[in-house]
Amino acid sequence: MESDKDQRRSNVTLKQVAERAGVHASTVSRALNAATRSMVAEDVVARVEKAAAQMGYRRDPVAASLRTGRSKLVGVLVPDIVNPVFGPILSGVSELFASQGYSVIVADVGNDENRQLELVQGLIAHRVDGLILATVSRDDPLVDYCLSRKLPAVLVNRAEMRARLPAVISDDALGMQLAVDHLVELGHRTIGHLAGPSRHSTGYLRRRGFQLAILSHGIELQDAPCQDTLAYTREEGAAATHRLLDASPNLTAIASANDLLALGAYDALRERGLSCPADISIIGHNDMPMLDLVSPALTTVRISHKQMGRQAGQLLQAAIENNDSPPHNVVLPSQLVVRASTASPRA
Amino acid sequence: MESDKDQRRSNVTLKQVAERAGVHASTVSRALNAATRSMVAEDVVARVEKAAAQMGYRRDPVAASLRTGRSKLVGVLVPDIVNPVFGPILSGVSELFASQGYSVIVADVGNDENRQLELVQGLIAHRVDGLILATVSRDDPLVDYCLSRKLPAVLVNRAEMRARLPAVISDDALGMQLAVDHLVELGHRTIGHLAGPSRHSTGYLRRRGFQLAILSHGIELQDAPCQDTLAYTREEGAAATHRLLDASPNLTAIASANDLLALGAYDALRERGLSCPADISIIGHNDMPMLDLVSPALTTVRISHKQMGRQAGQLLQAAIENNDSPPHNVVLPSQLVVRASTASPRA
DNA sequence: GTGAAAGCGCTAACAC
DNA sequence: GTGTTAGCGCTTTCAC
Repeated sequence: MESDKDQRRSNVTLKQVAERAGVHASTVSRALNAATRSMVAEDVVARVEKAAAQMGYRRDPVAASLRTGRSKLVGVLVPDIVNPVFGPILSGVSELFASQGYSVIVADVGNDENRQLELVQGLIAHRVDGLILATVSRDDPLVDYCLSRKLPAVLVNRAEMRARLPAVISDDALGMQLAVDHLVELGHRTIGHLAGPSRHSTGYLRRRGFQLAILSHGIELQDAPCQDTLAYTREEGAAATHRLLDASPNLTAIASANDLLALGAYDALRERGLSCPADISIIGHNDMPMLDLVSPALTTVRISHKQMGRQAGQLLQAAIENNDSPPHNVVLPSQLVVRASTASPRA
Repeated sequence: MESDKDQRRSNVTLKQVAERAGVHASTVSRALNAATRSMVAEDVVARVEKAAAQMGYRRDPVAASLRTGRSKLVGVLVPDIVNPVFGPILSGVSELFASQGYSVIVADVGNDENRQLELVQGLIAHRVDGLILATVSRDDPLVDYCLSRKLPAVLVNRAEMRARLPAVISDDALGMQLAVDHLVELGHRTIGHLAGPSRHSTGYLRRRGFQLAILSHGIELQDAPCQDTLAYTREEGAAATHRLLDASPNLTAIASANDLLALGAYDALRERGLSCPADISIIGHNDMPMLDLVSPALTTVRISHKQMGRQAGQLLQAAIENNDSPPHNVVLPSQLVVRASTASPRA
């Protein structure tokens, strides 16, 4: 029974390496640790390294963690791992950390938002060195929690209102400006907005960006109706589109805060027998995979989620390794991708 | 500097609880542990629980792990976290484990297949109690490695040839049978197959399933050409489709081993000025998200990946908690989803 | 520059 | 039933 567990680990301990190298365990520890290696004589380091290599020694991070408090483990909290934007984010994060010798624990909050704190406590119990949060709302108690525990954390995709924690986000205002510019250039003058949940920075900032962009073209806000949604889903997008069209029948274009919402708008248009882009132009946001294959191919604003993940990982690593980095946001530029869902309005 | 770390954990130790409850630390340990609680007098258990609750005590799994070898941590290896089939699988896995008090470490193998072993060693170093592998090929050294270490592991999505480890997969033969039945019913008699990489069970089994299904309809195999692909990507699908069409110009339908390959076939058809389903019917496999929105909406074989993840989690938990479960596969039924990419061949 | 000793927080023999 | 003791594998004072 004991032997089962024993076989699992490489099983050679610091002490064994020490015996083989003819030195004390603590010397081996120092020799094998980049930060303390300089305390040990060069020839001893060499001898220890050789012995360790021969015996296939691997440091036990769990034991080390017990002593030092650091674990080489980081946690990532995502709101919904099935949502296609989080794949690339996770990919970026884990690529970065894998190269730095960290492992990544992923916690999927799923539909149960209240479990967030619980999940984080679980991660802390496992002594994660830091947290990447893709879940936070604009004013999230989780931020206070991390702050009060002095747990290094960085936000990704969604930022927090007060910028108390570093965040990597896309330039939401720029994205909406690009979208609106494009529609106005095509000749649209009455443009609706499918707004994301306002408790998240993406929903809030994109809505504001939309309105600012509208004003920048000298269009009145009354010609730029917004409809809120409760979640970034096709269903919500369809429902909000119906409301938008009911309230403003003369609309010729919709700038959406999110691709999934835009695809929901497709559904709504289909139900109403309207055609895109002939009757209504639609533009999404995010450029999630496969949008070039939907019909019509969706014009959208591209965000590099993988890049976002990588950056967030870098920031977190910096925060872990020296606590003195002032919290600052990294804002990634977004970029218009024109496909087939936008066209000039009917004359 | 030390205080930073200290604040992070709830910081109240077994010993402190023991003092407060007026008993010894080991008694607290026993009282708070489901398996050993019965050794302690009921009133003492109550007293200990009360003290623990008052002090906000949380067991430190890292320290416990050092002693017991178990960590309440499981690892999941995925080949490519961006691929939309793995979102649902991970979601199923983590849903199950979250409810059992386990945390899930996700390792994304990415494009570097050789890193697999290294990643697994990292997971073992963190003392994972078990592994879920979504990466294995039909004859994978990783399986030997897990076996030799007696590390509980279960395969998901892809099975191993010799069934030495339990696996949760979909019924690949059934899926292809459904696909071919559907095409034959529509009147197709010359049907091509876009085969997945044969080193993975999905590619191998679906190809075999395809041929068996063809034979079951009395069609000769020479009227059922197959083209291999190197990976489940649109690009590979497009290239293989070109080869298929070049070699067998009289083909009227393609049954693909995978949705992404099928979408690649769309690309190839478009390049050739052919129309789907008018010229060629296409059927996918997996039913990944958003297929109802591509044009034409893709007929496919549905697999419940989330269910797959959940089942795999269950199997792994069973394997962790008692080593005596004989390895067996769970084969989930698949289901035909008819959309717009299949029709009768031109008269 | 290196060894000795203590201890991270917990659990499991072993006593009584 | 409960306390005592030892130790998981490592790092880090403290000596010398």
